[in-house]
This record gives sequence, C-alpha cells and structure tokens, in this order.
Amino acid sequence: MDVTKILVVDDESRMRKLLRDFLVKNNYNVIEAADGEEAVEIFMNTKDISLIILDVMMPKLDGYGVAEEIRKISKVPIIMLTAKSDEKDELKGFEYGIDEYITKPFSPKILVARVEAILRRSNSTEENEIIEVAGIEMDLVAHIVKVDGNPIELSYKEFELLNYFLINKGVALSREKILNNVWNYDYFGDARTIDTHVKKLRSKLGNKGDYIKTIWGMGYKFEV
Amino acid sequence: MDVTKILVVDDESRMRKLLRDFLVKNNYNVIEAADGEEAVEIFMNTKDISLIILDVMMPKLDGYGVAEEIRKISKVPIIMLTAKSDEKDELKGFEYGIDEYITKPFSPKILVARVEAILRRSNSTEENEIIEVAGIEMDLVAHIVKVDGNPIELSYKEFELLNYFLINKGVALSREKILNNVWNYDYFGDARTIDTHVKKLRSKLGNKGDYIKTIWGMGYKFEV
DNA sequence: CCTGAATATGATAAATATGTGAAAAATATC
DNA sequence: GATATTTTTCACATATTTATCATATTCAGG
Repeated sequence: MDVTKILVVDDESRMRKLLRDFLVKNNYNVIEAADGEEAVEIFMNTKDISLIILDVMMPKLDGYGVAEEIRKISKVPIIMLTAKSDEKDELKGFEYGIDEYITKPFSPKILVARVEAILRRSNSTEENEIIEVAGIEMDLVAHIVKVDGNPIELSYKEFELLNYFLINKGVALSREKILNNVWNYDYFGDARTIDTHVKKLRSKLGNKGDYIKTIWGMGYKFEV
Repeated sequence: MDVTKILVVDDESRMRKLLRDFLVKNNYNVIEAADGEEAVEIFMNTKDISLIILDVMMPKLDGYGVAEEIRKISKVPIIMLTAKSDEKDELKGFEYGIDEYITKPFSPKILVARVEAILRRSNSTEENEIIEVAGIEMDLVAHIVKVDGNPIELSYKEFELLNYFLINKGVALSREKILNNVWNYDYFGDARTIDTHVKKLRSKLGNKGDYIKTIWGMGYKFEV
C-alpha cells in the first residue's frame, strides 16, 4: 500500500471537494461517498481504506449509523465532522468508536494535523511533538513556544501561523496559501489580515522576528 | 509478556467497544467475550490474562458465576461492572474475590485508574497512591488533598479534575479532552461546565490556583 | 532619486472566549 | 421523603483575540 486511502463521506459536494483538495495536497488518495449507504457499500468493497472522514448530518444514514455499520467489521479510524451547534454529540461517538472530532468550519491545517495524528497513532510509533528551528522551539503538546529557551506568549492564531512557517521553513508562501491553510475554509476576509499577524509575530519573536522575510509582491517566507 | 492482556466480558457490544477503546488507548491488549460461558472458555484457553472486567448482568452465566468458576483455578484480579441500581450486590462480590467495583456509567479516567491500581497491586508492591506537584499533594486512596501541608476540601469532581491536571502537568488540555476523560461517557452537557469547576479549583487552591493556566481559544493547562 | 504599488504599523472596531455569581437541576445524605 | 450538597446551566461582565482601516513607510523599476 503506497498511498494512504481516505474515504470522505458527505452529502454536500462542496464539502467533499474541499476535503479532497486539502487531502490530495498532502498526498492522500481520496475516495468519496455522497451518503451513508454509499459509504458503507464503498467501504465494504474497497481494500485498504486507512481512515474515514464522516459528516454527522446526512440523509438516509447519518454519520453515527455509518460508524455503527462499519464498526461491525472493522476498526478503521473514523473522524467525525460536526457543526458547531451539535457539539454535544461528541461523547455519543465513543459508543461507536469515533476516534476524533473536527468541528466545522475547520482549517486545513487542523484537518491534516488530526488525520496525521490518527494515522500515526494507528501505526503505533510514538513521536515527540517538538519542532525546533533556529532557536525557536514549539512544543505542540504543551502549547508552548520558546525563543532561545525563553517562553513567549502567543495567541492561538499566532501559534498556528508560526507553526505553519516553521513547517514550511525556506518555502515562499503566498498570502492566499497561508490563508487557505491556517484560516478556516469559510474565512473570506482580507488577506492583509495576515500582515497584522506577521507584524505581531515578528515583534514577539524579538530579533528572531527577522527570520520571517517579506517577499515583495508575493507573500512571506521563514528563513534563517 | 509485553502487553498486558485484559479480558472484557459484557453482553452489550456497545459497552465492550467502549471499554476496548478506553483500554486500547492506554496500551492494553483487549480480549472480548460476549457472555459468561464464553468468558470462562476464553480464560481457560488464553495465556497470561492479567485482569478481567466483568459485567454483572449477563445471560447464561452472570458475573458472579463467572467469578466463581474462575476463582476455582486462578487468582487473576477481577473488576466488576454494576449498574447503579444493583449497588447492593457489592458485598456479595467479596465472597467471590472480586477486587474492585465500577459503577456504570463511569468515566474513562476512573476505569483506567482502577485498572492500573489493581495491576500495580497485583504486582505486589504495596503503595499508597500519592501524587505531589508543586506543594499540592493528592492522596488518591484516602481522597485527601493538601496544599503546602494544609488539607483542603474538594468535591468529587474537583478532585478528579485536579488529579487529571496533575497527571497531565505541562500538557495543554482542550475542554473536549477534559470532558472525555474526567466526565462519564454519558455526559452530553456544556463544555463551559469545566470553566466553573476550574474557577472553584483555582479559588480552593489559593495562590497555587494560578498554576491552572488558561490557554486562550484552546483550553487549560496545569503548569508550575 | 522619483513614483506608484505593496507592505508595515498603530489605532480601533468587531468578534470570541473566558470569568464569575447566582439559580436551577441533579445527587447524595439523613 | 425532606434536606443538604454537588454539579450544571445560564446570563452578564470582562478580557483577549482577530479583523479592519487609515496612514506611514518601504521597495522595485524607470
């Protein structure tokens, strides 16, 4: 099995497309199902599906129904997509062995992070979640950032943005690309918002803020 | 024996799944039996089962029957699952050498804690469960908390929550995660409930209450 | 070294999340 | 069964983050 297969189940084609785009960019093989019944059928007839992403709300057979059916024959990891309003369902999922929840709207970054975390978990190798670049240390588990050993305070978005920069160290990132990865998919605001966040990040990083370079007419790049 | 094997016996597949999920997440190897007779049979034919979790109510052969059978040949630790209504049975269990009772519904945290306590106990070293972090001392057995040596009064939930914080010292915990671990699996309430408990914990911990840090847009973290 | 366009910056507004006290609901206790 | 306690919910105050905007500054190319 070279490419990891992910089954995406959602009745809205727009959402399927969105998920497919994010996942394909990260080299996953995406199979789509438009409703619960189709999902079960596809799952039964397809070899080596590594992960299922399920929308809760669907006609015919809802997410929990699908999970229930699939759990009868498989322990494949399942991620459930829920709207913010039905947060309360979350615990219900334990009964069906749901591995993870993602609340809509989500950012691609979160989506991919969760998918990778789950796949990693099911491949069992433990991993230390610490990134270190040029004296900037991010402990993703503890949610701590240190610059030369000194902790600094970052807001949620700043944290995500810095993380995205470090992951893509040395890569030129357009505003659009940053927006599409760090912000939720339903954010249609001004791309200049990023400028503000970059400004804050730079100032909070002190002299290491200079590592976030401006690429004129294009975007930003983190480079030592 | 690398991985600890636990035999889970319950006629409800949903409950078995639930238990399996919680235990597997804690790196136990779970074997399932759907009724009493099957349980006895599996136990007889499987090497190195370290612990049995038994539901009381089962067709064919109930929990006590299973315990009785197994006690004829083994001293393996047994945890009994009871519904809230049949609490009265508890004393009965001692006759069959039941080691522990867990009342449904239970929280994952409780389940795992009991399992670990029992396994530790059966590995002979007698221990008084005491956790101490930054002058906060928790005696899990006696259910006593001391701050700088002075006992403070915590309710059950506050106790559990504090314990969860201390166990996960330095780790950023989302509300969702806290809910899934400290609350019972049948709790579908508001995540903001946690805020209230945190508030109370903080105030009861006095100046050490500051160790429970708020991570904006994310959750809480206990950190010295 | 100008000039127009893009970015940096600071101030401010809007959106969100958390803190808190009190009341309601659920549980436990007597 | 009544009472006390714990737990949860709710609403409003407060705090913090995030987005927007106007203005200043910087940059690439002529």
